[in-house]
Amino acid sequence: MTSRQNRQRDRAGRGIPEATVARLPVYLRALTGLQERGVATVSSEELAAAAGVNSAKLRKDLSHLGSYGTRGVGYEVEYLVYQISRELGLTQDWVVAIIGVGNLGRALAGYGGFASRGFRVAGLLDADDSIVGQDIAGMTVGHIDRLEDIIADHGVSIAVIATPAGAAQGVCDRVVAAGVTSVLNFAPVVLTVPDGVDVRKVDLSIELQILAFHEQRKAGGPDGLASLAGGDGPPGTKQYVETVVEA
Amino acid sequence: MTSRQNRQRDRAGRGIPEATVARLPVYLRALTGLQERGVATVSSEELAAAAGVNSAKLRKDLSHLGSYGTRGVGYEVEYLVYQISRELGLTQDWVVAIIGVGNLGRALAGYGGFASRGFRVAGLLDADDSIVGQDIAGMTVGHIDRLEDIIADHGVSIAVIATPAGAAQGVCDRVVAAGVTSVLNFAPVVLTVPDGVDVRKVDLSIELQILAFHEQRKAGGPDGLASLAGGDGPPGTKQYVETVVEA
DNA sequence: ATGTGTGAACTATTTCACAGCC
DNA sequence: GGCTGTGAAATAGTTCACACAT
Repeated sequence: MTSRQNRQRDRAGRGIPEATVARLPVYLRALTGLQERGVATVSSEELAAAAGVNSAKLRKDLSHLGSYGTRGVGYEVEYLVYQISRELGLTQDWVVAIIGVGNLGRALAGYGGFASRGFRVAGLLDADDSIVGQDIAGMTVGHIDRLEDIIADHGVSIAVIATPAGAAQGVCDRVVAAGVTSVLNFAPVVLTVPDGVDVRKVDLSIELQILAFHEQRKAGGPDGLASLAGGDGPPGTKQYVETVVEA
Repeated sequence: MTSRQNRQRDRAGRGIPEATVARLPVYLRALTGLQERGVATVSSEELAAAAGVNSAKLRKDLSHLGSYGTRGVGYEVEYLVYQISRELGLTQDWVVAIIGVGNLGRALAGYGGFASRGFRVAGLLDADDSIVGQDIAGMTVGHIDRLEDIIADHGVSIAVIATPAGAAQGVCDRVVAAGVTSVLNFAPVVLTVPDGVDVRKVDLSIELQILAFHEQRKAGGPDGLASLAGGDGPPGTKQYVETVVEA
């Protein structure tokens, strides 16, 4: 029953709605785009269009950070970039470790978006001896045995888990025991963590399934064939699907 | 003003809440896990624990599909797997094309979760001549010029965009023009699509920024240093951050 | 004039709590 | 006795519409 009281405190100022937090990075990206094109000022209408939301939502979101716009004018791009960055905690550096250096881990290691937003990769770790020692994106892959050392030595606060499904919970337990309190999980499993640790999940398979759901209700099947009549067809006639394993 | 009326129709039956749809794949994964371990029946409490939600939410979610449980007993695993699969449209095959075969595209091509859920990869396409012709995960990378042919010939209904940011909107326009109505976007840009096309976004950088936000409000900075006193510090004194590009 | 900031209305989602069926 | 299914209450999120600052 503890720690149900944090998150969402009083009114404007502290306690920014979760939905707003999830959009701030999008606004930030739109703003840096404008910044690069030399734009000094934007209206909520313009910025909202660039970020793919409506202007009322944008204004409401920004109002949670404070009054950083000018009525009748708009928002000063550079100032807003700074305010959002600060709110998101990007004015400080965050140290990241990537565990699991398969195809995905490699892709993550080479991802430019890390460094550009103040995320520093302190280590790439893997359990496979044929991968350990390889040079990836300018770093040498270390052995997973050194996990605790790396976390302690570099002050890692965010662990990115890109291992196979079966290894993820074990790795997660270790990083949490070593003091990490934020985990970004790419393995297709639900991780269990103690209170106070944040986990976010990125799951390709789930996204595809959500798309499939919506695709299904746009008239017809994948190719335009089948189910043209109104009904959904009674259950019990089709073969069961689902036979294969995870990872 | 059109097409504001679709999504969310009447009551139970058709019109499953979006939040529920997003969780069904998680339940499905938990259920297949149980199935592999030979479990025949689960209670909402057990399944909810495996899926990382609370049991009230699980029951409410499942109630949108129909009454597939037995009071006093629980849910029959195999039957529920089938019902959720059907609801998600996984009893039919979906044809996918992956555009952009860099590190990430390669990781996606090799991802086992595709085939195991009825998603068939019909093509890997790239614009880079040094990548075209390579064999990746048992497929030969084709040239992006053939995009329209591949989509038409194989009946692709879902496009996975894993190109650099700058190329994403152009590719998106082409796949949509070729008849694709679902897009999974890994490029860090907001894609603009016509009404009736679904886009879902997977964005590493955004996830990290959300974690950073929450990490920031757990006492102290990344390493426990800094910001120990109560205030947030007045703005205007710090240096602006944010200098680098996207990609 | 113009466009932000925000109460108020509306819609969606979660949680509670318990009637009803096995 | 145990567990589902679901109305009703509570909470979160979105959109409207306009007062007010520039």
